[in-house]
Amino acid sequence: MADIREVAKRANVSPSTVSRVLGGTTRVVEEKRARVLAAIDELDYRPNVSAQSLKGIRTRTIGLVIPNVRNLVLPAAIRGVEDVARNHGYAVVLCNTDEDSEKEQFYIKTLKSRLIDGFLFTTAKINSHNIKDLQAEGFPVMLLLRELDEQSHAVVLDHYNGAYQATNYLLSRGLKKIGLVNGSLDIKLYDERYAGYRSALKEAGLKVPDEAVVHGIDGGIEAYRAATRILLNRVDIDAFFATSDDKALGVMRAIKDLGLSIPGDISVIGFDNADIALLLDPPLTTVAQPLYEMGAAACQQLIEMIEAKQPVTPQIQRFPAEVVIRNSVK
Amino acid sequence: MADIREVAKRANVSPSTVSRVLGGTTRVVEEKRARVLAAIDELDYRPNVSAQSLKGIRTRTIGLVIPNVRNLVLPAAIRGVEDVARNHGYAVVLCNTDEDSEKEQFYIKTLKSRLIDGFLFTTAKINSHNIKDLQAEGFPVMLLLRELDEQSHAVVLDHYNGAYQATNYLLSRGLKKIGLVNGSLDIKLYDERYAGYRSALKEAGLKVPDEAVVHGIDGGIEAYRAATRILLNRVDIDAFFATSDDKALGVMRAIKDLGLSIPGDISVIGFDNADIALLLDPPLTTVAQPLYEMGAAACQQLIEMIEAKQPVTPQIQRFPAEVVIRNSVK
DNA sequence: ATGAAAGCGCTAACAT
DNA sequence: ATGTTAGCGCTTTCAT
Repeated sequence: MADIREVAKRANVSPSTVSRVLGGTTRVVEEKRARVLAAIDELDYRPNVSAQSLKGIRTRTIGLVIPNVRNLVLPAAIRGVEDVARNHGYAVVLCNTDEDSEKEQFYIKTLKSRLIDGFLFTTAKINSHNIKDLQAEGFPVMLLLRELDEQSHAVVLDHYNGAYQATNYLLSRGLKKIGLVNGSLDIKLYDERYAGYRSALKEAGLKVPDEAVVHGIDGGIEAYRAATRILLNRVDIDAFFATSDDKALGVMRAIKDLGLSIPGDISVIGFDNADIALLLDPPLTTVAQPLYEMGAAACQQLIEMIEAKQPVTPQIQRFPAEVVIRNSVK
Repeated sequence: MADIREVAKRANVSPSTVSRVLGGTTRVVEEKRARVLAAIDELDYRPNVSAQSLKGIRTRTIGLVIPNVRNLVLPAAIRGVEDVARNHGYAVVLCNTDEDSEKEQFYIKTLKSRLIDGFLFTTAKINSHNIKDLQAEGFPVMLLLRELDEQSHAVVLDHYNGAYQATNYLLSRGLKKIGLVNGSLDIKLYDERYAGYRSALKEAGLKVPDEAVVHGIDGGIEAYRAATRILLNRVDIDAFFATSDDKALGVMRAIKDLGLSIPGDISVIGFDNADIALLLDPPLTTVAQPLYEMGAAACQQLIEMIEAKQPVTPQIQRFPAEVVIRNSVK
């Protein structure tokens, strides 16, 4: 590809003038400006990002660190990130870490040597060390779908309220004996969802049916086993609140395998509103996370941080959850 | 981060020696070599990729151009790409184009100015122009899940045989009246799947039930409508072959909505073996594409092309399809 | 085998 | 307002 000197020669100006036209910082006389633009166009010139970055210019590249693309909810969020990145001329490097600290470290290293402008983390487990280091070195860092502390920028859902709404919706349908299939309480968002569930129950004057509450469930298969066990123990239940759609999937399978019907015998409500929720049988009533929008918002803020002259004060954007009513609740 | 001169100073050698140790091309006396390595370690030094690329060195970055991450099958393939990329020290830039030529062009431009080492395309529609241009400029280009022509490297499935196997499996279960819900025949893979279906039928001495064959279907909703129409027309059918899992999803919903059972009344076989296929009700019998492995193979070959001294002769790797038997076929 | 020096393509400080 | 020049961090001749 043509370099800046060829453009300069063609436009009959100096390379610096070409650079100035591109940067838009200094004024260039209109006539020359036009000649430069024409030359750029004719030669299909694009500045070499490596050379620019060597001068301390942004690379317009961000690193998106996630546990695994192969997941029910992340693709929607990724797409949100990607779309706003593209609209700002940024590229995104995708990094799957499987929540593995070593892979995460590998990526941070490679990305740093690639002079990435900023990082976006969507890991569920708290590995604050890497993130804190990055922040200390002055890298813009955003957290998406998770939060760390008040010192870190994040875009998250109001999990408490989401779970509160879900439970209340079940209650409003006359369902009072609500089992809970929840993730690990060590993960903040599951702890919050648990709290929302308890609050709603408490307000309704109901107590938590401990025999039908299980935590630490990861994925559909574990959820299947947990729900089966509860059902086999003849615990009296008329609904399950699964705190993620993949757990809901397992719970639904368990109910059906026992010859019970949804929502006839037992209602199910999920959490996430993954793309597949409406494809299930019956279509799953669930708490929607605006995943695409949250990804977009996180990327937007990251880019603002990157382009800001001085450090932006940390801010946690909390998105509202919303119950999406379909057919899995009576 | 520390630069090469700091490392040199600490190891008491010249920057060139440090560079030589890193490059591994020239011999460096063992003692100095050890000192350099120690200094690199102590300072946590990583060479600046921008500076290297300015010298014509690989950036170890590849561009992965896909229609949309938010898709049933792509995440598995992406993961395959990513894993082998990481194992070779490469990073991957993810680009969603929605099959939109303009977005594709945007990405090609930005990626080129970022001095990417090579491209991986997973677009379904044939936009050969961009790809041909890239090849002409000498960029290594791989095609994944699609193919262009004999001049292009590609990793694809043996679609013909996959459809042939699917149809034969149905036949082996005593199902003779097999409807087909297919994608656009303009897309090569759907044309091939159609051919496999016809061959199996022909060999069995059966003719294609034209009233139960529909092409040009894109996505679950269109499949739902098509299957509903066929069923409502009282076409005598005992199975549907849906040529993608998302189409199978729509077909299943249509069958159930009409009060029919799967596989009791009508059997369904899909294509892809998307991650969700086993979560459906009933779990979907389908033709597996080894998506992860294909992604991995494509990335592997792309990296080989990048690191080869001279151009590699084009090669099309065709992966075998396999019927995964679950419960949606009688 | 190793160091000195040039230069990859660009931007910004400096000079005019 | 624009051109000249130095230098970002690195690799690679070239010289020793």
